[in-house]
Amino acid sequence: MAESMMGLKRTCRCAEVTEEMIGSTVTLMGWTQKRRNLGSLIFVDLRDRSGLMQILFDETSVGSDGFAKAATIRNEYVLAVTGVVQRRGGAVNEKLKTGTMELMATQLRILSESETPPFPVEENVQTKEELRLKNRTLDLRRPDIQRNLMVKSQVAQLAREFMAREGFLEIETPMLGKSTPEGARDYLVPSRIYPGKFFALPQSPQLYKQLLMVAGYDRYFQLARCFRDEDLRADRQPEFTQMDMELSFVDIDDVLDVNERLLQYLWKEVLGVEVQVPFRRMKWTEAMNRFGSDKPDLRFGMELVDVSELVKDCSFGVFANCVKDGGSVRGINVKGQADMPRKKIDALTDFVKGYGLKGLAYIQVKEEGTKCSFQKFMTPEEIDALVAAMGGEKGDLLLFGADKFKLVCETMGALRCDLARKLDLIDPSKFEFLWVVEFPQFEWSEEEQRFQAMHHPFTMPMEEDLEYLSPDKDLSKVRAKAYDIVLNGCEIGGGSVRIHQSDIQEKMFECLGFTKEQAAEQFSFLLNAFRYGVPPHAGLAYGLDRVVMLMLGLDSIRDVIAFPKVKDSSDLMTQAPGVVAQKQLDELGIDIRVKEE
RNA sequence: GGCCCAGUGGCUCAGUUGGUUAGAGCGCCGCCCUGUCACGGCGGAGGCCGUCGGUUCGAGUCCGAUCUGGGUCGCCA
Repeated sequence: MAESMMGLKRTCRCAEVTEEMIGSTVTLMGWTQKRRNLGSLIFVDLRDRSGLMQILFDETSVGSDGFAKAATIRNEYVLAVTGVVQRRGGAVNEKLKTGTMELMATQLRILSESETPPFPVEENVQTKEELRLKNRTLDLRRPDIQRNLMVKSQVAQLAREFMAREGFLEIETPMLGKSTPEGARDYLVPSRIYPGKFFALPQSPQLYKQLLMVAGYDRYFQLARCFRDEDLRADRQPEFTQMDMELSFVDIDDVLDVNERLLQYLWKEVLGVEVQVPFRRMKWTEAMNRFGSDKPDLRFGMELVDVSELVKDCSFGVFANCVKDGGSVRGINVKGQADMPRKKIDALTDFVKGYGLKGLAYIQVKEEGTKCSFQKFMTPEEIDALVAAMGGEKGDLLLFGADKFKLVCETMGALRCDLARKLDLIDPSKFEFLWVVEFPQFEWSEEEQRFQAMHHPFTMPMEEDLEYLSPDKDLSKVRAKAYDIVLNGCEIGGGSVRIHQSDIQEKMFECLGFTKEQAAEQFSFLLNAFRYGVPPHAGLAYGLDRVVMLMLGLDSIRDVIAFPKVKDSSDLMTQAPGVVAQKQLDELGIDIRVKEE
């Protein structure tokens, strides 16, 4: 039966008991991790978020009633135990912070009983995630998840402190805003007052923070909840948190500088790791060319090699025609893997096909000679030249893709990362920070058949490219004053210098195919504000969840979010989203049309 | 929307070319045990093999569909 804690007060957490407290009386409260009943002695490991403390129940100390009660304790029972801290009579447990001590109980209260949990509450459980998420409160008791959320809290705390010291103001922006069709799909919130009209939850506080700059708040910072109604990934949730900032009267270097110091500070305080600043910077084109990614993982080599020039006139049609059609042929050198079995190479071929590449050509530089998947189409001299261009030595496996520039780069870049993981080429203790800069301003959308803003429509183009900012010029030549912060092949944040001159902003809308009316309709609040004096400004936003995930070396963003959504954006624990009462729909003027099969 | 992986006692898994009564470890329940900490000893309970359909004399195993979860491509200004 559950007992009251009346009259008892917890004196400290379980693992906060120290050797200085030996001999003194303390009261601990927590969950039963484990009981070991030896007949006349009962041991209980009591757990709270600080860790474990062994409790000893002995009839002479806790009394016969107390001892009988202790015998009924099961896993996850919530206990209040008063007793005397003492040195352990038996062996020391090296694995516990409190392993030299135990609490000799004088009083026990069972504050709450527990059913047998559906899975063990312990670190590194192998339990299926589905079960964990359905019983998330139990899952959240596990020490590793507790550590993750405590680190996240610490990061938030340190970031606030750092930003305040740097003169940033923390200002909230609305959750209920206006839907903008560009970018990710919005989560919509129906308006009761205006049936048929909708608010949108923010994808980011982008426009509001720019307005704050116009309003003179100089340096803004916010831990902002953001929402995007798009499909999930291991590192992507529909609901996430940004560490968001914006600064006035600055250019790129000012933003990068304060952020390098922020990250350096976080890594030092949280992990004790010294991060060297300034970080490397790499232009977008270089990143794409060398690594096939706008977020290259610099913890290993295996860079892409452009062999287009070399093969443009060769007799292998796949390569030659690809180059003739304006495409690119790129290879990677997988050191020491010449003997990779055919089956594995076929699996790599399937991998690249998933990205839309038609196939994967290979050369195995073996001891006994070179074996090549396109041997009969090329002369031995041509093959030798290709091996030389790839820096191929005996024992190497050379893999080639041929297609349009973007596709072949991205695919070979993905293959590079996949191979590095499989071949264990990555040092997990490394933190490789990188700024990727000089992104293209525009990106061609096949779906829409028009140029779209790669970052967003308020990103300032590089001054030297302004001459191309016109619908009748080559928009692909315009580079943006945009930057991403990349860590270990993962984009943890991004930002840009914003347009603060209305003539450039107008040009920008024009290039994106907006009419003056469309631009005014969607962004009038911004454009109006811009009529009354705009400071040059720039900013950046991190995905806080991703930052913490990478700090802790985790593979899943769900492990740093207390109540995450699953793949189809639903919540296994609450069963959200759910149906609502007809009355609620009526108030909102909403009819549901059920999709026919 | 496409592709790939997984689903067998509470948990994690094994289950051979399709062949009697589906196994193990942990957990759970009962009894015993004064120094355990992966406590130990003895005994016990617990399974619609995700679901539906098909092939077959016979299906956990083969085929099809479907559900659930994971990864990924598209998507994510």
